[in-house]
Order: sequence, then structure tokens, then C-alpha cells
Amino acid sequence: MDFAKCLIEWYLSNKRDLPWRRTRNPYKIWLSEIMLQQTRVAQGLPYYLKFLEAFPKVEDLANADEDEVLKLWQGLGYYSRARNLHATAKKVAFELNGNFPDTYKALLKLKGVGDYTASAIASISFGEAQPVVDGNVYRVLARFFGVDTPINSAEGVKYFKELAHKVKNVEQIAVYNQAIMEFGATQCKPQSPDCSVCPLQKECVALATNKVKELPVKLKKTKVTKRYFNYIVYIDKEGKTILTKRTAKGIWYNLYEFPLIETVKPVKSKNVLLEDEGLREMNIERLALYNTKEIVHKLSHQHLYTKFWVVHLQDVLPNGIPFEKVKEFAVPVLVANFIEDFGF
DNA sequence: AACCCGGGGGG
DNA sequence: CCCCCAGGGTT
Repeated sequence: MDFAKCLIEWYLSNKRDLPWRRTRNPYKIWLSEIMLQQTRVAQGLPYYLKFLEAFPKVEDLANADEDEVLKLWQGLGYYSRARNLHATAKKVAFELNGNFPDTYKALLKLKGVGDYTASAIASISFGEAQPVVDGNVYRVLARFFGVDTPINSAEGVKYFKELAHKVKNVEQIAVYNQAIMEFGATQCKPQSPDCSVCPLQKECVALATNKVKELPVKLKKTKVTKRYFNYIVYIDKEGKTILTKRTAKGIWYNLYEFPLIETVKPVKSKNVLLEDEGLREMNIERLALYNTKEIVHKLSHQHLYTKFWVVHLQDVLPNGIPFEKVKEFAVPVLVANFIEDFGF
């Protein structure tokens, strides 16, 4: 049996029952594909269900405020996905009469839709013969065919896409695409796959040459930079606080947070903070460090050493936010954890 | 081509 | 501590 048919057969008896596998609706397929970018099924699944409940149709998503979309996305990370999701929903709903583009080429033009996602939607929803190439596919192809070209080099991207085209099953493209990804996720896993029960073991080059652990090959590692965050948690006479929207390029764009003072080195004394413009104008009753141990929030390429400073004010903030409203804002997990712990 | 963009889970 | 995850966008 050939590669593709073997995967399809394996899939039909080993697949997980996931909600987006019970539909071909392009809105639902699109939503699931965006959410699962660089995200495990277990993490994305509850968000998928939440979004479909809040926004059953693309028009519902299009008519929401971006703040609402980001709030629902809170905790899933890579927030540009949520912003692009909303922008694309508006395009589909208001410019395309609620109809998703139905070809790979047209899907590619949508914000947040790249080669993988366009292939997934085109094949699953519309039956177009486009093979998906995601992290799972790179691994399965690299191992089975013994390819050591780095998957994240320009050459590797091109080579694996062409290889994917050669080995795909055109007649059952939707099932085949999900089969190879599922196979990579649960059988041909990154670490310690059980090759003794693999249906492809007899023809797998990596297994025959003892290179399962070495493949796929991936270049470089991102270096981590350290940043020092000081969040100022104001509390005024009416028990109100301040949240600000992040408007600079970089992490957490368009999410909310407490007023932030970022420093090059850790702040040792509150005197440093008192020199800050924002604080100097305030009528401070007392200022205290909330977390005695620095909180280290780790992103893939940044470590954020964070201190929360609680500042009680003697007067009333002009645009203060009542405590009970704080939880309505989309905030990074780092800030959400504080809000939960502090007990707003 | 290199870098940026989150958060969580597993070894 | 490392790596990876149904990747895409920007420079």
C-alpha cells in the first residue's frame, strides 16, 4: 500500500473525535485552523467552543468589537491571530456577502491566512487538492523519506511542499490532510514515538537508519532577552484603578495592562519609581511592593521580570475603573494572574 | 533570511 | 533546562 493510503487507513481507525472534524463549514474550519496555529489541540479546543457559542456565524464575529474578541482570546497567545481573525471576519461578512473565498489562491489573500491555513481550508471545505505542511507533516515526511534538509530554511520549505504534493492523495484530500497531521501528532510524535506499532515502520528511512531522533532537522534557537516591568496599580479614594491600552508595536498590542514603567535593570527602591513623571503628579498616600518575589513571566523570546507596586492615592482618579470592571478588559496572562491573586 | 509574536505542556 | 505546538507577518 502506498504512503497516503496507509495513513488514511490508519487515520480512520485512530482519529480523535474533534468538533471541527464534524463539519465542512468554512467559517468553522477557518476558526479552528487559526486557533490551532502553534497551539495544541488541548489548549485550543475550549476557545473554539467559546468562540462558536459567542459568534455562531461570521457575521456575529464581524459585528463584535475588537476588545470583545481579544477578551475571548485572552490566554491563547499570539494575539495578532485574534486581530487578523476579526479583520478577516469583517471582510468576509461585509465585502464578500458572508461567503469565504473557495480557492487556495484566494484564501491566501486573507489576513492571518498563510500557506498552511489556505491549504487546510481549501482542501477540507472545498476539496481542492492542496497538501498541508505543518509541523506534524514536516516530521512525518522528514522521517519516512529520510530528509535532513532543515525544515525552516528556504530550501527546506520549498522541498517539503513539493514532496507533500508528490505523495498526497488527490481523491481524498480532506481526509488525507487530516490523516497525516493526526499521525504526526499522536503516532510519529516529536519525542519517543513507539515505532514498534507504526504502520509505516517497514518503509521508514529514519527507522531503518536509526535517525528517528535526529529528524526533522531545524536551524537556530532564538535568544532570550530580559526585560524589567514595574506595574503601577493605582487605588484611589473610591476604590478605582487605571488600565492603559498597549499601542506600541511589540508584545500584547491592543491589550490592556496597569500603567507600566519599564527599566533596563531591576528597580531596587521605590525612590526610582517616585521620580517617574506619572507618579510625581499623583497625590500618594502610600506605595508598596505587592510581590516580594519577582515574577518571571516567560515568553518564547523574552523573560519579563515583573514587580507590581500598589499605590494608594489621596484623591479621586478622573477616569478611574471600578474594581468590578477590571475583569472585563483583555489583559496578558501575566496581568490576569495578578488581578486574580490581588482579588479585584 | 532573520526576527518577532504567547502560553502551555512534556521530557 | 530544553523542545514543540494544525504558522503568519514584518523588515
